[in-house]
Amino acid sequence: MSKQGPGCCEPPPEEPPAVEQAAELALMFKALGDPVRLRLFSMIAFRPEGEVCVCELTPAFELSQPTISHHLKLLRQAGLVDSERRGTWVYYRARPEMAGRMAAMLSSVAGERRAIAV
Amino acid sequence: MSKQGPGCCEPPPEEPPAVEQAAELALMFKALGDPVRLRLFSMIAFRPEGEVCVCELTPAFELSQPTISHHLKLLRQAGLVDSERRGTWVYYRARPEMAGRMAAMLSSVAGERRAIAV
DNA sequence: CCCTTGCTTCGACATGTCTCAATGTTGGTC
DNA sequence: GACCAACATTGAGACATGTCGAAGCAAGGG
Repeated sequence: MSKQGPGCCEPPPEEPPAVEQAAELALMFKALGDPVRLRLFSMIAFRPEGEVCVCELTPAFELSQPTISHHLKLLRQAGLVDSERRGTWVYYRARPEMAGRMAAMLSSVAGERRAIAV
Repeated sequence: MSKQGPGCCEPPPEEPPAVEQAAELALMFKALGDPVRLRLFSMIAFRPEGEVCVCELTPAFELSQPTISHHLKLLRQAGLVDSERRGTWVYYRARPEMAGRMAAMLSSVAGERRAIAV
């Protein structure tokens, strides 16, 4: 595997570190790689109040409550949102720093190309 | 499922269209949600020449050549890269428009919050 | 025309993911 | 304490994904 014929291009440039960073970033992308989670994240992040009650998120989908809870947990583990319990209800809010890291990588692809190679 | 107790918050605001858009965007995020594909995309997108030969990508991973080909296919299907055959070799290049769409959504979360709710 | 090289496609298997019903846990109310 | 509502966790089943070896297809060279 990964054997290179002699007459090909040249020894691969290969970025040496990067690999760990890619794994971490990929986790965040994967978290947004599901339509339900992307909508959840959107509903949380773009709320003017800055936070949303789970009791408001759950009925917005045709899915069971445990399923929504599961998706919120994945968003939390990816570092994209935070949760806080206040009395009976649990509120979720976005963590802009994380979205910022993804945006930085994508922006440098969309605009000028350079830097921030993952 | 998705039954709401009477004493809760209020009927969900719910964005009515959005759902289809979310599915499409989620496909792109999912494509970058694998460490191998994220590194592949990075190696393609940040190459000054603007394109990379597959023969240069494959030996950069400890994976079989069919596996790399499979991941490249997924990146292609997500609309993130394009491929072109020239003679014996196949070259891949990034499609910045697509990265731009994702970046726009994330940037508005990271910076000011508004607009582009998916 | 055959053979080699670069890459894609196919078939198969192990692992992961999404979803649900059932059960737990936490906090407020009577 | 007993009860109820809001979320989380568990366990299980159906489906998707990552990976490989083997086979197929295209281009170039003898």
